Amino acid sequence: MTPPADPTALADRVHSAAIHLLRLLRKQDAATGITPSRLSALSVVVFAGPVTLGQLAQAEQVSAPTMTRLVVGLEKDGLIRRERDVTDARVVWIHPTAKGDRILREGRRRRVAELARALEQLSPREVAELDRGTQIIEQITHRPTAALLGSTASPRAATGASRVLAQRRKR
Amino acid sequence: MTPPADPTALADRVHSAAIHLLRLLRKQDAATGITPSRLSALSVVVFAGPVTLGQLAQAEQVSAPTMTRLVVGLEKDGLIRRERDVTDARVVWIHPTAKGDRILREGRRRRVAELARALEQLSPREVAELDRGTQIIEQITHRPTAALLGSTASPRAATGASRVLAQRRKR
DNA sequence: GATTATAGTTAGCTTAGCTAAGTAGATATT
DNA sequence: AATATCTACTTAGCTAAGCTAACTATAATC
Repeated sequence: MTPPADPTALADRVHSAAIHLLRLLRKQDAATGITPSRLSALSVVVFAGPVTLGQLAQAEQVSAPTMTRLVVGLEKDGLIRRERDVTDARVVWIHPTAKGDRILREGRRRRVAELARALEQLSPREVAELDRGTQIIEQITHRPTAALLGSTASPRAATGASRVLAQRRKR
Repeated sequence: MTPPADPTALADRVHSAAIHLLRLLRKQDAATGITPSRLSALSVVVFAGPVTLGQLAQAEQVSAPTMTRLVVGLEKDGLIRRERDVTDARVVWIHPTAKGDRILREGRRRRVAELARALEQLSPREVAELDRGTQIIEQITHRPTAALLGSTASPRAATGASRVLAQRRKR
């Protein structure tokens, strides 16, 4: 009973499902009291930090000036701190503070708990199937193929969050 | 080899996979020349329209004044048109124009094609597994349970896009 | 017919996005 | 080692997108 391999139809459904899922979970974020853009940047800092401001801008797919302002806001709220690089004084490293770490994780927990509550309705078999489907998406997003990066790898379109952070800064 | 049913761990991975997937696909949207907020609103109008302005605001989880402005912009670009309801002159119905429909679908196609290219690398078995996982997410987002809506159904947090549109306007 | 409720808009504010231009530090070239 | 170039970030100034409060017009209720 294998369905015919129609990548486009399936891609469409995967895409749509992802959109609807995140739209649903996003409502939890209001409870953090942090704006969506800042929250998203903070999430990278907490889970992948410390990162430089430039790396963070790339990961979030925004310009450097935009990231400067988000970081200024996060710093003012005591959620991150900035630190000059010792060997290269142009570089600014962004670290989460204890408060930033706590608030981000609480928010993340609320989102995930919302989804987890729905997953509790699933049978063990469905859980296993969803797990498998998730693995496949993880493969695609964490190891981007040439196709995903675009065969004509244009400079400005070639960076996804995980990929940018994967190429750590050379010292 | 069924993994233990740990809804939170799985929810975390599903959540993260959805974020990374959409972050990847979102880069295609620049080619539409439409801003992200307008594009997202237009997508609802094209796939679920015609809708009233209020329904659209709820579906997009923004305030009515914000939606008024998005709609003004979309109208100025000839992507949607506004039409007063015949029986209730307070109500404005939002329709896609031919141009809006075309541009939205082209953009959607670019996103989906990007993902489809990655899916082509999968084995038929993996395709079937991903299909199954997607079905499970579709279940969750399209038929929200009491858990997902929040047992303390607060007025302002109780609406997801598909849900809002599901309750069609009474005439 | 007066009041209340609803749908949308207008006004005025903050935040988030951009490009262009500036500053300071690192690197390369004589 | 002086100069030029490149790099990382910030500042300035603009538009778009978000909000609440207040307004307009229409419907519904009493």
